[in-house]
Order: sequence, then structure tokens, then C-alpha cells
Amino acid sequence: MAKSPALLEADHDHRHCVDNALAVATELCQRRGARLTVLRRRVLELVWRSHGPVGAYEILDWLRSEDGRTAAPPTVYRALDFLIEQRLIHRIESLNAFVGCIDPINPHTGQYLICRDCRTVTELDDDGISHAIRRQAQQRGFQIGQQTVEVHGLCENCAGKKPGSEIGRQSAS
Amino acid sequence: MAKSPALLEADHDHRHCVDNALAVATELCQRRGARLTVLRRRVLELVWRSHGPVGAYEILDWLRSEDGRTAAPPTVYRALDFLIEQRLIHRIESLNAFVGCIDPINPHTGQYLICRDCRTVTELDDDGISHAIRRQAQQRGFQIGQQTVEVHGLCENCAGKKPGSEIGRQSAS
DNA sequence: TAGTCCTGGATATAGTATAACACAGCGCCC
DNA sequence: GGGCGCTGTGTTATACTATATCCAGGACTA
Repeated sequence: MAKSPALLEADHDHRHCVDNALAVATELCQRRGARLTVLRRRVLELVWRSHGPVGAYEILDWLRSEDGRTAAPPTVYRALDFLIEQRLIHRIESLNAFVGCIDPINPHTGQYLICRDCRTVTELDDDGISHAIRRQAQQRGFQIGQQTVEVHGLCENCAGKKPGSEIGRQSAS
Repeated sequence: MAKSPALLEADHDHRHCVDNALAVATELCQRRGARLTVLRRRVLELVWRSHGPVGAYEILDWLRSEDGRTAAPPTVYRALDFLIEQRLIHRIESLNAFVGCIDPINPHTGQYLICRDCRTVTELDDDGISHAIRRQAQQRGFQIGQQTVEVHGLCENCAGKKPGSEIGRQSAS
């Protein structure tokens, strides 16, 4: 029923995640006739690598420092645009950041649980949520283009760590 | 059941909306002991006036040109922060913009239908949506702090205008 | 009257995103 | 093989969004 694994499990071989994401992306782009160039592939890898939302300028820094590439903002944004078009990554509006898509093969709406402590993003794809939204939209004659559901709060891990688990306060540091 | 009027009805006396919003805000701040200063009140009015999402720098321009006020970004952002805290306005993350809250008295989650043509924002407060989200969060031990549901698409009006009503295309101009 | 808090002015800077032009590589077609 | 268009990336400049920091003045309180 729940078909949405957490984007980040506490302990797992993350290198495997990245490799898998890259392999799926390669296969997918091939099928679609989309060109996953070296740069685009590298940006996808960087988005996945951190296992959390990543900013465009963070990626830019990595490209410059690790790859020795002369890169400017447009370089990164163009690659990100391509990856979003291909649904290989998602943009988190409330963070101005990007995360890898956990299931690029099956198109789905963007629904995220975002932990304000560890910044982990858990992607959902819940029919209940999207149905409820579609119902409201229909009632108003609204034609849905793109859903964005971003829920901020504390993930299970971080909530457990906090005595009392208060919501609405910033972490002590 | 549906307790959420559209933020913008095609034909209505909008001056009345603004006045009403200001009256409610005044009353509410008084009760809460919050200081709705001249500046804050004016910013609230400007947010309401346009009847659509308004950018911070747009407000800044109006303060300078219409009020002759010497204002800088912090002036505006501070006022906006206050209004958000008091739940008198909402921030639309995907637009970096602000809209007036249609029901500041009853706390509610932020759910919006945003027309990409006329930019009208319709605020929802649908239990079905928030229930579905809460259910998913609970299943994952996630403690919800703030929900953000922003649905982009075409409102009834604009969809009707478009032959075929295609989703996914920009309007001709 | 002094101390304190709140509000907003002023300056500077950080962070995010795009416009516009240049150029190289590639496939295509004659 | 040369011209052509297309795509992807480099490059420069700039626009847009947001915050840090310091300070002045008024309101409230003791």
C-alpha cells in the first residue's frame, strides 16, 4: 500500500543508492532519446550524493573544487532544469533546493516530509493526498498542472532525540 | 462542507475585501496585544490590494512611490514577518510571494490553488487533504510542523478561455 | 530620569536565478 | 567538403530575493 520508501534510511550503503540512481537515469534517458551528458550525469550524482536537499550553488562549488571545472550558475541551473524535465530530480520550493527522485520511472506528484533538524527529505506518493487535492480542484474547476506538497517538521529519528519532542521550536543548536 | 471561498471572485467589490481584512486584523491584534503599527497595517493593505500574490520588492516599490517613505528591504520583510506570525498573510513558497489570509481567526493549514495565467490564488482549508497528509506523517513517525500545499494550474476562468484547455502549455501571451 | 524594549531607518552583503551572447561539436544535406 | 542548423556549454553581466548589523527614537516602566 505504502509505496514510498524513505529517501534516507538511517543505515544503508548510500553509494549503492547513487549508483542505482545513475543507472536508472542512464537507461531512462536512453529510452527517451534524452542526452545525459557528462555534466548532467555529474550534477545528478552530486544531487544524490548528499542524500538531502542540495542548493544550486553548493553543486556549483563542488563542480569547481572537485572537478576543476570552470562553471558558472547557468551551467548548474541548465543541468538541473534538464534533470527536472526528465523527472530525475525534484525541486523543493520551500528550501530552494533539489533532491533526487526515488522513482523516476513512474511519474508521480511531489510530496515531501522535510525534517528541519537533519534536513532529511522523505518523498511520498500517496494517493489519498493527491485524491483529496484533485477533488478540491475539481470542485472549483481548477485544472491541475503541478502539485507541490511540502511538510516541514521532525522526522522520527530527530523527534525521538528531543525530550518532549516539541514542535515549533528550533533545535538548541 | 467547503468552507473556502475563492480569494478572488471575478466580480466583487474588492475595496470591501481590503477594508474587511484590515478591520479583522485590527480587532485580532488588539485582542492578542500585538501592535499593528501604521507600517504593518499599510503592508497588509498592499498585500490585499492586488488580490494576488505580491512580492516583497513590489511592496517596497509601492511604499516608496506612493507613500514617499524611505524604505529598504528589511523594512518590508520585518512587516511581512509580523503579519505571517499573526497569520494575517501567507507566504507562497513556489512564488516567493505573499497573499492575504482569508480566515485569520481560525488557524488552518496552507493549501493553495495557483493559476499560472491570471496568478489568482485560491486558498483551501480542506480536511481531506490535511488528514491524508497527517496519516502519512504518522505512519512514518513524522511530527508535522508546517504543511505547504501549493497546486499550480489553471483556474476555472482561465481554463475556460483556452480552446482545448491544454495543461502544460504557457498561455500565448 | 535612567533603563529597557520595540519599531523602523540605513547600509551592506548574502543567497538564488536568469538574460544574452559566444563558440564548439555534431549530424545532415546538397 | 562546405554550409547549415541544432544542442550543449562557457562567459559575462545582471536581476531578484532575503538577511545581518548597527543605530535612532519613542514608549513603557521602575
